[in-house]
Amino acid sequence: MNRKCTHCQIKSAAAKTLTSEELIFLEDHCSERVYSKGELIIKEGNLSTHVVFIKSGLVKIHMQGPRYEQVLKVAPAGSYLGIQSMLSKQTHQYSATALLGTTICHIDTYSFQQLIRRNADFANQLIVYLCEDELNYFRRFVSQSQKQINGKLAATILFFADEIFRQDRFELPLTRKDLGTLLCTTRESATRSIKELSDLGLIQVKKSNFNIKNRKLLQTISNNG
DNA sequence: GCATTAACCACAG
DNA sequence: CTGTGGTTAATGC
Repeated sequence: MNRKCTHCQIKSAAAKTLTSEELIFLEDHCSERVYSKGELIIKEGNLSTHVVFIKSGLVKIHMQGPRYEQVLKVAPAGSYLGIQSMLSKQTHQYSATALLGTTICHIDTYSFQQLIRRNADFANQLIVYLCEDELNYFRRFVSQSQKQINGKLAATILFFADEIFRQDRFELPLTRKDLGTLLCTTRESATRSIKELSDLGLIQVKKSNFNIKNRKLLQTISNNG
């Protein structure tokens, strides 16, 4: 078995609470694998046997709806996936696909639960993580419900620039269709909105290359919907 | 009525 | 897959 967890540079806040003994235990029940762009990491409906930790890369989380496949969010390195289906349901409730080359740690569900039972700080940090995650969904829900398309797009562009790439210039790893469903709209409206924000001089876009030109106004549009 | 917003559809590249 | 234009439906002056 690998001895990587102990020296892992991107431990989650939860994993940082583990003792060296527990880290060795984790290492023995965890396997790392690299996924290439476009590769399915979790498939909705499959039996949930492992919890997933994104060590590096970028992942989209998506779920089948009554009409089409909906992108729920984009998760960066440091995110856990599949915790929701660990305790209650036994099958995954959503899918996850690598948007870039992505390194994933699969942690055996039973072992993960053992760590939760054994280390209260670990459990506590996981709860903190899940709470923040849920609050983000609440914020996104309100935002998606009340903003117009340009506001949603502006918010999403800022999200990628600030939270994901930490640069005003980036390549969006989503198709227009995916972007559309992420914005809770259609691909046509997403395309139109990109054009409108471009025409206003707020962003510069060619193909999937986005460049923020007027962050201040973009922020205003994002805030006001 | 008239304007705005966004979905739906079809066709081109 | 993407961009565009026409059409349509809902909503608000």
